Amino acid sequence: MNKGKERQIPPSVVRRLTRYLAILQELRSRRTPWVSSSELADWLGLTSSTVRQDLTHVNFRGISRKGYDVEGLAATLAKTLGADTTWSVAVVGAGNLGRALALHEEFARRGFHIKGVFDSDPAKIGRRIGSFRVMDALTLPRFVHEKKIDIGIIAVPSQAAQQVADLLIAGRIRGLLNLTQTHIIAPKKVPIVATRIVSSLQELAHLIKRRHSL
Amino acid sequence: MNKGKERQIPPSVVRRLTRYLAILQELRSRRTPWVSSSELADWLGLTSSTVRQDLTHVNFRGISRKGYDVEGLAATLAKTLGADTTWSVAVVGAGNLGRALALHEEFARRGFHIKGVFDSDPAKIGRRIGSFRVMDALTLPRFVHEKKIDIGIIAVPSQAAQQVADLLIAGRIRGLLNLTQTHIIAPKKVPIVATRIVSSLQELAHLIKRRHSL
DNA sequence: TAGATTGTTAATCGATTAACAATC
DNA sequence: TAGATTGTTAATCGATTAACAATC
Repeated sequence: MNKGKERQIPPSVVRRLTRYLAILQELRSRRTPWVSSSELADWLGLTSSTVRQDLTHVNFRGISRKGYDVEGLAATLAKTLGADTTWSVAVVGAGNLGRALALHEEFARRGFHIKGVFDSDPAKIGRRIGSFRVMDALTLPRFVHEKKIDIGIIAVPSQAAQQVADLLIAGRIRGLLNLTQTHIIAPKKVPIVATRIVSSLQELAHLIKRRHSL
Repeated sequence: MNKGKERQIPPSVVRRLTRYLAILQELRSRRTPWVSSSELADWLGLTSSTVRQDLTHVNFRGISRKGYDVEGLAATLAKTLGADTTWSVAVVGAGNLGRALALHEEFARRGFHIKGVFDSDPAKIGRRIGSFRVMDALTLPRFVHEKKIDIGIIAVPSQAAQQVADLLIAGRIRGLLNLTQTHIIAPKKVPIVATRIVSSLQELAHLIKRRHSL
């Protein structure tokens, strides 16, 4: 039943697989039939060795002298990443960021379907955001459970992050995307991925400073 | 003039330094005077070895039996990361995401001051977003140059990303934060940091799938 | 003083790159 | 066929962890 030995892909590799997939989807829409490891590498600022090494984690073989079949590799990567199925998502936080996420059509195009938007601020509960009506965060556990929500996106102020995570976890959420600065604690069963915009800006500020002091 | 040998901090370390700083600022506001490497490690899911190793890159010593002075370490980290100065920022893209960023007060609190919001869609140019009036993206080179903008945040649709980056670069931008899925090419002089929300969701989807197929 | 925690060196682990035979 | 590109093994590089003497 299990396809092979391609289990347990390291996080750094998974991250790059998402990048390959984005490019392959682009190439597919341009009807480019083949792509080589060195082309992929050049576009992403990697070495072709890294690309080929990465692709050993995935059940798809290239062809000498031609490279990889764009269509087939895209399909295989999508499957590996779970991008071939649809995921139900709850957005928590109806501030500017939550609003933007709820209205962002790209998520649905990529298979991440937002099913509800939540907040704990009474002033925000009941408001409309696109086709959504903001719901009380306290109803999250039931909502997540009943609607079989897979993923919770946390876009609340930092102080509320853990609280909101606990509500999602109580509803048996399967994974969390943490957009706050705070570190969230969850049972090992519940994977968390974090993207911190402020941290990224600080990282960038550091790089700029460094350039200048060379 | 140069403080010591603490040049060229690896990216993985820089990323963690931003996390330490966030915690230290929190502790400072709670008037906690000291913190140990193992406390920091526990909060972030690291080992105390990693924390101490990371802090060797920074010009600050702890004290045996007490740990690190919160106030002093926070100041040193802020300086290393450039979080002690203010940065001028241009947001490009006046869609939902750009709007959210422009209205997000936290950036200013962290020293990243948004000076203008841009778009190339005529329907968006001239609109108000908070206290901003959306400007034509074609005016970016002059604006960046004249207002001495340090950082450009790219929040446009993927197809427009490189174009917009080129305009920022033409104005001699010092660094870019890329919020699109696309890989942006820039001269080595211009550091780029990317945060891809869709990639993060895909990474999460993969982790969820993996848990379930154990 | 006794003991907790640092800074640092050495050991381990993992990820990236190089190299090249296999192959289309 | 000749030559470009793969898959894979080995070498290198870098990052994390372990260990422990120094020290407050």
